[in-house]
Amino acid sequence: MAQMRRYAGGVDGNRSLERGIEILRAFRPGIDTLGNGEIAERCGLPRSTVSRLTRTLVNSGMLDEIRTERTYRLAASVISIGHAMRTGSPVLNAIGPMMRAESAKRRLNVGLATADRTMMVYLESIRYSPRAALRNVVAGQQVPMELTSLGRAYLAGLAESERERLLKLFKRRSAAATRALLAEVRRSISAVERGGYCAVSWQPAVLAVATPIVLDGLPVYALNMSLQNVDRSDALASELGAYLNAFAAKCKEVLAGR
Amino acid sequence: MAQMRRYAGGVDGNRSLERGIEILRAFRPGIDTLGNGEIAERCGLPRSTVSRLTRTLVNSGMLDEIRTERTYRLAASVISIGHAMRTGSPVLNAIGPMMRAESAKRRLNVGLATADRTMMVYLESIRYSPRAALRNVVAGQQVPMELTSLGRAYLAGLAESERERLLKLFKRRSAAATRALLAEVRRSISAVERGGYCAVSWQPAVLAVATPIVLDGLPVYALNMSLQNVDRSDALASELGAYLNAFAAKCKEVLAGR
DNA sequence: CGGCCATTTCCACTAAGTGGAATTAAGGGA
DNA sequence: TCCCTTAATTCCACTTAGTGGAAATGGCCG
Repeated sequence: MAQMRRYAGGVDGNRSLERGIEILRAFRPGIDTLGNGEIAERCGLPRSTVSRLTRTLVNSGMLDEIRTERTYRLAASVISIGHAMRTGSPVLNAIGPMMRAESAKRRLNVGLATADRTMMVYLESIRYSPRAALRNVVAGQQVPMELTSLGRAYLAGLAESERERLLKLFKRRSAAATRALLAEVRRSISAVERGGYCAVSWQPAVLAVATPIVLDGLPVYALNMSLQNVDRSDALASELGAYLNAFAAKCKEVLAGR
Repeated sequence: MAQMRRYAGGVDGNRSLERGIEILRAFRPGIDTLGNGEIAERCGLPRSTVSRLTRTLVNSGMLDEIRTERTYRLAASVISIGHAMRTGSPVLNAIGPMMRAESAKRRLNVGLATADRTMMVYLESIRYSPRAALRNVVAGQQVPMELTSLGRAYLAGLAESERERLLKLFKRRSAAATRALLAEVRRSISAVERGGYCAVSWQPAVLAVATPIVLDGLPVYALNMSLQNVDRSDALASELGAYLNAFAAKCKEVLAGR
């Protein structure tokens, strides 16, 4: 009869699986543990349904149950899947070592990211520090797409239709300053189209430049370079941009022979 | 009628979600891309079912579809969930910095892991290298439980019943050398019970010692230290063991005040 | 350009999953 | 210690969402 198509507005696909994934997604930095009640509320699901789905996720090893608190936490399995993802990423494999070398050579931060819905996710972020012990590599961290050079470069690398879809989402998200923000985003996008990169100071005293990497059959990526403890200056931005353009060209060359 | 309990042998839980997770798990290091056919085979599922579930996973952002190859790859979302896991781990948060300091101080590798089914998963693995540039931190990597100091220390920290359940699984897994291997595992476990740690040279020229960390309400963890390019010697093992015991004691102290 | 494999769509069937209501279990005073 | 409040879990009738074999579609290679 209803051959599994469109449950409550969705089209095709498996509702339970979708819900289960949504539950996993409800855990994020700052939200370390969740109980069934809170999950039900955040995901907009009936409590009995959540109870069953979390049980399944525990049995599948994706969640750890904290019996004493009647609460759940992401289990170690999720990082082993994450590791598999990084291991299997042809882009990261190809240019990861180059990024590390470039970070050391230029003494700046180098990052590679792609999108997870409306956020950018670092596949690798090499934080340069003169104290080698503080050198820091993070993967999986998220930053907002519309506010960062990474995100705007990503948008610039996207096909028109997909880009407009995302821009609409931002409009809905940040009630304030929408007009000005969107204009800024579009300015960054055309900067990429003209000069290959865009520069943004999302965080105070940090200057970042980014450029998209578009490869056939793969998601769009964005590559960035950044410097801490500097004042924004156009001269510095264009110096960084030149470095980035040169490095990105090298990367694309390597990636082309894949 | 059948109120969702026991589908094909399982008890309670959501079949579609379980299957979806199993599909994600089918991707691991060395298996970068999978098509629906191969997934169906590996997971023992009908092809049409797989087709629908992979579609759902793509829509949920867990898989990327490579249209040109009619194949799938883990998407960036999985590392953002993995990052959330690490961020939310109270154990890693508490002792991660201590591990880094200890690695630098003692000039050896320090790792923290827990179990994912029959494998151990590193939450953090700090590879000491005299060349600071080569210092390497990996998370999510898996090593077999029964063959490593990490895994055996984990087993030693487990409750009797759970431990025996796992030992039976190993028996089924490795047809050869089962007898001798299991005896060795049991010897490692009693070593932990007597001296606090066990020593294993899983890989040639690498000596590793490990100890369990058992905390109320949390999974069992294992902490290890290792040295590359050394010959196995009992003297060296007991020196390492002493370092490890001292460090683990410090960690437990910190963890107790949680 | 036509045959061949693999993947997706179709569709009748029904068991798997749903969610409101009842029940049970867990803290929190007194 | 026992009762009371609050939240999680189990129950259960309902029915839709999911299933999987079969048909159709679509890439690909000779």
